[in-house]
Amino acid sequence: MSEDDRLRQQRIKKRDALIELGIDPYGGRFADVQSTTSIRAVGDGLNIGVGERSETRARVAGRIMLLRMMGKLAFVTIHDERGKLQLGLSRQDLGEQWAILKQLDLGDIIGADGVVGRTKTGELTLWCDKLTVLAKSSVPPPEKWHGLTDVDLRYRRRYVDLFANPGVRNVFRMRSAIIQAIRHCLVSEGYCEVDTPVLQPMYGGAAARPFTTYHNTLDMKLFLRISPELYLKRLLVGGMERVFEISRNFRNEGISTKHNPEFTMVELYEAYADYTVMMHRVEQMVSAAYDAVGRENILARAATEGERAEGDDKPDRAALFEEMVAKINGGRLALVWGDKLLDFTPPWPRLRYADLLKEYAGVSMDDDAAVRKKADKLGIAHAKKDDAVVVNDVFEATVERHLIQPSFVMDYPAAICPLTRRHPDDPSIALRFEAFAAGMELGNAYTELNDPAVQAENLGRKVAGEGDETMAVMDEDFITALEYGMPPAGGLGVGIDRLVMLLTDSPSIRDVILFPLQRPVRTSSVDTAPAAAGKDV
RNA sequence: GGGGGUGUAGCUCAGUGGUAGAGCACCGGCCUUUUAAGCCGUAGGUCCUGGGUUCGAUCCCCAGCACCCUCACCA
Repeated sequence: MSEDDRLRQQRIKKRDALIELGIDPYGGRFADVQSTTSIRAVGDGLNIGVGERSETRARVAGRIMLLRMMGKLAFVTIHDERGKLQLGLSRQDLGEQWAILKQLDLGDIIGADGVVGRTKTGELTLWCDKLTVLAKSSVPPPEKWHGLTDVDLRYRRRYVDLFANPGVRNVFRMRSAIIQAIRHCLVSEGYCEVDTPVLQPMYGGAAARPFTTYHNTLDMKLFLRISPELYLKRLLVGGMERVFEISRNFRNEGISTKHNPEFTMVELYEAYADYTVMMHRVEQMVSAAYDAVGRENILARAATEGERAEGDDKPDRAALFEEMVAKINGGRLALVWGDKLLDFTPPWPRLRYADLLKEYAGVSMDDDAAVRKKADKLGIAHAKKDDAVVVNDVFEATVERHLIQPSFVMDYPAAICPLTRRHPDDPSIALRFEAFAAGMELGNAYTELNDPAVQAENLGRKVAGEGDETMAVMDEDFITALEYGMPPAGGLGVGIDRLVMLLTDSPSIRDVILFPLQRPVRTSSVDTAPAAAGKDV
């Protein structure tokens, strides 16, 4: 028997012992539970002396994280969603329930009733006279001090990660607050939240490889959406003037710290607006998201970082946090992400694509020969690519990493923007911007193209250098929609996951997605044996 | 796909070409005021997988798998 099984068996034995005692080890309804934090607040308000007990009764529930047995007395620390509380359990108070305590393990979920008091060392404690077993845990939890650190296991068993590493729960609480803030921000601007198809017979709205699937009854190939764009624009045609969707998108491409195959965007369209209005919307949403995370939260991060930094090898980060605190106190929307100090205070700088290319690549956007020469220097293969694609390759290679502070890059080469209206004075320029922060693309917006003839032409054109599968696909029904007349509009997409990364100081997109895609665990050694691999290949 | 790193007890990690280690967790003993409780004792291992070199491999070599970082890809 493996150690794993042995520990499991021991716990199951304890579970059976509970059943013998007439206790249901998996509990049931447990009404009127107070949170550990509220009991702590109540206790602090009672002015209980050290070593004394009050008359105030309370009921809590949570998972056992620490358990200290001392003969006829035990201290148990339980965690609930927001905090923790120490329970004091004595043989005298518990009477025959003392037998229950002996069958408890770290990781079990219990309920407790008792009176609020304080121990001799001053810790607020619930002195229990009644224990309720709510869920026996048959697997030992991770080590109590370090928690679960194996990155692979953290994602695979996120449920363990969440209860063993409370900071993780906080990240997802903030993610929820950020999404709520964005939703509230848009709704209060008169936007209507909608849901458009995830299963699409035709994909579009972005340059990406789709996932494919199949509907049996209709005998039909379907794609998981790479973007909701073309459906949301149909709604503009239908007279919905301000719409948004918090949209899960799926792209069958590489995985990195900034890319997950499924990710969440907020995408919005506003009739009679243009991309300059969308810049304002980005600033509004990000400001609201920053507020949702809260200055206190961001400052608290700096405080804990300060503790950790003592005697550490990262004095830079401590200094960075100091600078951040100063900015926040000065009313700025500042925060630290990794080794960078970011300032989200609007207005963000509006930078021109062509100017940036000139500044960082030293070439002019319309000087194709110079751009290709630069591409050679950078080692970018460009022979079979269209001019605009090469320009953008050079841009990405030279400019993007400099875009640390939140800013907008506007006026892209038109050829790589098939869904965007062109500049009235210069058809080679598209009225598009991307929002950047920390060298990462955060959002993308257009003054939307509403001319059906130009749109049809753009969708029909091949741009050399973009993969066949990622090319824009002709969508006849979308063109028909435009022919009915779509109001001029501004449209915008903002990557929620990346925004959450920045606002929670998370280095990887996987830290802000509860269940990031993982390769399945191989269960049989036969699967991994090279000898068995031959038959399928 | 390229480069780098990691994989050893349930968890967190040391370590060595010759019988495998610590802390925590677990089990047993003592303990009514602990704070990562303490003291004593026990138990727990396919050292990621496969192959090679070797008298002998957890360690060296080759291949594979998984994860992390980085580059590429990626609106």
